[in-house]
Amino acid sequence: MKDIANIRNLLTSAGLKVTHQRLVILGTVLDMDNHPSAEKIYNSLRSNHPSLSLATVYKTLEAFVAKDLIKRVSTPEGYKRYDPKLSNHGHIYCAKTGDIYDFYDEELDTLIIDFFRKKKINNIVIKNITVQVNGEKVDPSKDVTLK
Amino acid sequence: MKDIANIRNLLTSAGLKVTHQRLVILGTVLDMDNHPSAEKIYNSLRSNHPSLSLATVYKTLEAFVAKDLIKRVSTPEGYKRYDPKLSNHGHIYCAKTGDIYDFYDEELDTLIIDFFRKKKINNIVIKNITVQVNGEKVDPSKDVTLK
DNA sequence: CTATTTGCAAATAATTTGCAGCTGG
DNA sequence: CCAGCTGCAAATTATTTGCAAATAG
Repeated sequence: MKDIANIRNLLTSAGLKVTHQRLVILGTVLDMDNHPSAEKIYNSLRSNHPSLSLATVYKTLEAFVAKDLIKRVSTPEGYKRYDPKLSNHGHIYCAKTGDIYDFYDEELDTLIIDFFRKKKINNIVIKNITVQVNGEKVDPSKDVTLK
Repeated sequence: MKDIANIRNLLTSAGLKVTHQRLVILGTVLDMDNHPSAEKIYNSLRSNHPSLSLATVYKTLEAFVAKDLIKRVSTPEGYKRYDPKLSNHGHIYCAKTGDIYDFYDEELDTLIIDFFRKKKINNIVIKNITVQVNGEKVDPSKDVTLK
């Protein structure tokens, strides 16, 4: 699914010129499931693409966000991270390690959507609703698991 | 409720030395309901307290957060804002204006708490759970209202 | 061709820090 | 007193920007 033709297609459909850098960056982000920062993404591709610059990574990621190819999430500390998962989901954030875990539950999702449908919010166009769980891992070397 | 004796008491109970600066800063934040940035807080007190420095505002706010006297919330853009409301509540964020509105609904709160009680999360101590609604105001000069 | 995009280095903006002097308990 | 706080200026960090060269369509 994430072959180069597909990525190329994603870019084209978004109305972005298909450049070598964009293919590399989008391919990289889509393969990372740990909500990487721009720097992390840069580091994981620089060995194979030494000439690709950090500034381009920053610019390109924001371009992707603007075109809804990926999402941006900011940590409670205020750093930007990127998320290739477009479907609605919540985040569990560990202040100790900075790790972000996804969670999704259909039931909870429905509850919240229903809630905001009943309750009417005036004067705002909602783009998304996120549930963020903040805490600290007990064992920082292990992952957080649900259920 | 927010007289100086009370603020003094909040600081003492938190184990912080009662200084002139802390009284001023805490008093100011507790009076602001628009989730101000450190800079905003600094600006709203500098006319009356010209010698109080911005660095002290930054340090002091983080000290308050560490002692749970106030909360810190970061915008999707990654800026830090401070929130004097300690009770559990959600945020509606406008990307156009940067305004943050609070919302709270007992029912929704219960739903979410119940959900995470049923579902067990392993390896993390939850500090708080927030629902964040992101969107763009239709009329930026007007407020967002609920129901 | 030509409007975009890239890479580089320099600029910015928010926040933090080092440290000497001040101050509250 | 003296540990902890403050103010100042300088440092840091993430991110952005200006601009000339490269490139996609």
